Amino acid sequence: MVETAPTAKRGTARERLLRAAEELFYCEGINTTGVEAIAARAGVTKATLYNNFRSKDQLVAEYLRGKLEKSRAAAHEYDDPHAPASARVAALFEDVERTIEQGDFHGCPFTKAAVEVPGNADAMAVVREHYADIVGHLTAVTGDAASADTIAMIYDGAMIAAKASGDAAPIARAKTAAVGLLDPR
Amino acid sequence: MVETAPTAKRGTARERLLRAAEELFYCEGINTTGVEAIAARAGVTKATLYNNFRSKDQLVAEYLRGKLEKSRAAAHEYDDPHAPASARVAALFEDVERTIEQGDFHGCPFTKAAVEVPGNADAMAVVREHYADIVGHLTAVTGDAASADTIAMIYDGAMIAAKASGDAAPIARAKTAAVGLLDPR
DNA sequence: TGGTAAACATACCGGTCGGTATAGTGGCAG
DNA sequence: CTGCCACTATACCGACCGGTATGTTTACCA
Repeated sequence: MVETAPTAKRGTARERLLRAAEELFYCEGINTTGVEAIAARAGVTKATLYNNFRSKDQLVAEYLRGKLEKSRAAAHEYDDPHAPASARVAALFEDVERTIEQGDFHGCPFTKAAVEVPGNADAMAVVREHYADIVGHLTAVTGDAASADTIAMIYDGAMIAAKASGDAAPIARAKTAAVGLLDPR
Repeated sequence: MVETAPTAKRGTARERLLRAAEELFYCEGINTTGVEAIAARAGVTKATLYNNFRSKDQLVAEYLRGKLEKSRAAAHEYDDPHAPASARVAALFEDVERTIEQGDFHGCPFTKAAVEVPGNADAMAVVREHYADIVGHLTAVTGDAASADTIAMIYDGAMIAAKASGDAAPIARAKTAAVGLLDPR
């Protein structure tokens, strides 16, 4: 509908396409975003999009992989391996809180993809990879796989609640609950 | 695509449309199901659909309301107000486990709707109503609003994990974790 | 029996979808 | 200078989208 000003024209066509795809898929939804809109936002034609990606499905999978790498990079930044477990668990939630405060939170991209394109096998593989990431990280932090699994579920549930209510409060409550799970005593 | 055998022709056109909408919206997705397919499955024409519903958006909202009422009815069935809190919390998860065993689990319809049609205000209102239901029920059961909130998040997170992994195991783990939250001692 | 309302079948509307084809253009490397 | 390749622009494909308009048939009820 709205032509949406193209993002900065830096980088190769491929990079711009992936950046445009991320913005549109994440903010507007995957099924509701057409390839035409992505190409336009990248300042590129549809033909160029199909020169760089086999299909929309592949573009979706690569968008998700980019999100996965970004979340890994972010974890490296905010996680302090020398901090106590409670602080490290809290950091996971505080990262989401910061995102919400900045106003660019639109729910968990992996949960959304699992709902929107469950038939895209490549995309679903990335979704599972992300879940394994979170549980793995939390297992390393807490030293307890069962706690890690529970906290991961709280984490996902909190993001849904935050999205549905349009409020950051669920994240704060989830953080408290998750930290409370550690060393019940 | 596939013409899908029409469901039993019992009831009024409106009832059949809602039943068809539930099956298709829930199993195939909301945005990926066209009004034509719903009408066909109900054994009815598109004109009849629009005689009974103002728009697709309204049909979506009414489908969700139906799901809400069904989940309330189910809760009335499986919940025993005289049972101990742990059993009542467990019952919530065991209901999901039964659904998965029967093979007709496709994720939480409310979470899915929040992702697929966040712009449908009527639908989103039902989503929030459902969340309030769950938290309210759990608050009554546990006598503790904070625990109720945490368990609700575990509940939602577990359904995502179950959907993404195609496995009922996350629900069982979530049940254990939720029950473990009660009277930590 | 006659009237009414609902559901019928069909066709159409403008728009968008993912994807392809064709032809031309610019810059860079040999 | 030339050949090549990524890119451009544009137009098209068949399919489907949500929604509307038409006239006909069916069934029930006064």
